[in-house]
Amino acid sequence: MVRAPCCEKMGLKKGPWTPEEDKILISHIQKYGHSNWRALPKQAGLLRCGKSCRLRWINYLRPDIKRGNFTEEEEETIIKLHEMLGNRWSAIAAKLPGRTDNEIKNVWHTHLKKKLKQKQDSNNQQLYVTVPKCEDLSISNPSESENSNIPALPGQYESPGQSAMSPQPSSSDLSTATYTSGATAETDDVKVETMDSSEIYFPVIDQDFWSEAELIDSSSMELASDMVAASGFNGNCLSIDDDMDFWYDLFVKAGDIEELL
DNA sequence: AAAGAAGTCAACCGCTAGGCG
DNA sequence: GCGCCTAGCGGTTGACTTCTT
Repeated sequence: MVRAPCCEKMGLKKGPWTPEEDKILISHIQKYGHSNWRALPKQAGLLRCGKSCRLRWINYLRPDIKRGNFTEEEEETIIKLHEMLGNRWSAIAAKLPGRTDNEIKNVWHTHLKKKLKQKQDSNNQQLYVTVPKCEDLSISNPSESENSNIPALPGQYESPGQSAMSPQPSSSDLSTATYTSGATAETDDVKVETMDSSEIYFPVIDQDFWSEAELIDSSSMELASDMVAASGFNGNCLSIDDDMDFWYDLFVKAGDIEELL
């Protein structure tokens, strides 16, 4: 059984408050205070239940209430306090003068939860780079291709702890990575997928990129070719472990990694 | 310009703790 | 100890606004 709401059974008004009702409530509380919320609406001549009056006063009409957007500092405080206290909104509100539990609760659910999630995602994210699928590429197997001096990119690598906004991988991160092949290099930009499904697109990596990058010496090219040939780039996941350092080196030599990322 | 989706926020609901007889 | 009443709290709703398609 659901208990009938107090306002309904008394035939009292519900819904948004009018400016007139606000005026009446404010002036009554200023004159007589609010020692008894249940009795207050009757005394003030309001067709509202005490609970509704209390909420309206506490959340909106109180003179010490601070209206307007939350500052960065306030948001940070809420996040920290929420970490410590959980959903104890009134306890959190007590630490933020002029802010109500209701307001903090709303801000939490509308802004801060998202903000925090993004922050966590960027901390915990695993990075995925999608790269050329061998069968779609003329460079798919460099050893057989006229573009054999163009190494394919590492397919997909995971890099725990790297931020989507600053995904420059460290050598140690890369050393434990795996990769797979993905989109078509000649038609698609290289895509980095973050855990929250947001995506960053790298420029198309084509022959020009590699030649302009002045990165290719014969030995690293040989290694790249070997790796690509060994992988077959058939779309399957491929673990190359320490060889990821090689790819990283290539990017670094290209000198464009900052811009790319 | 219109319709639908998503975001925002005031207000409500129901539960609980504490005071009192 | 028990039951009633009230204030306070956290979760949820829904009206309104803003954004996107």
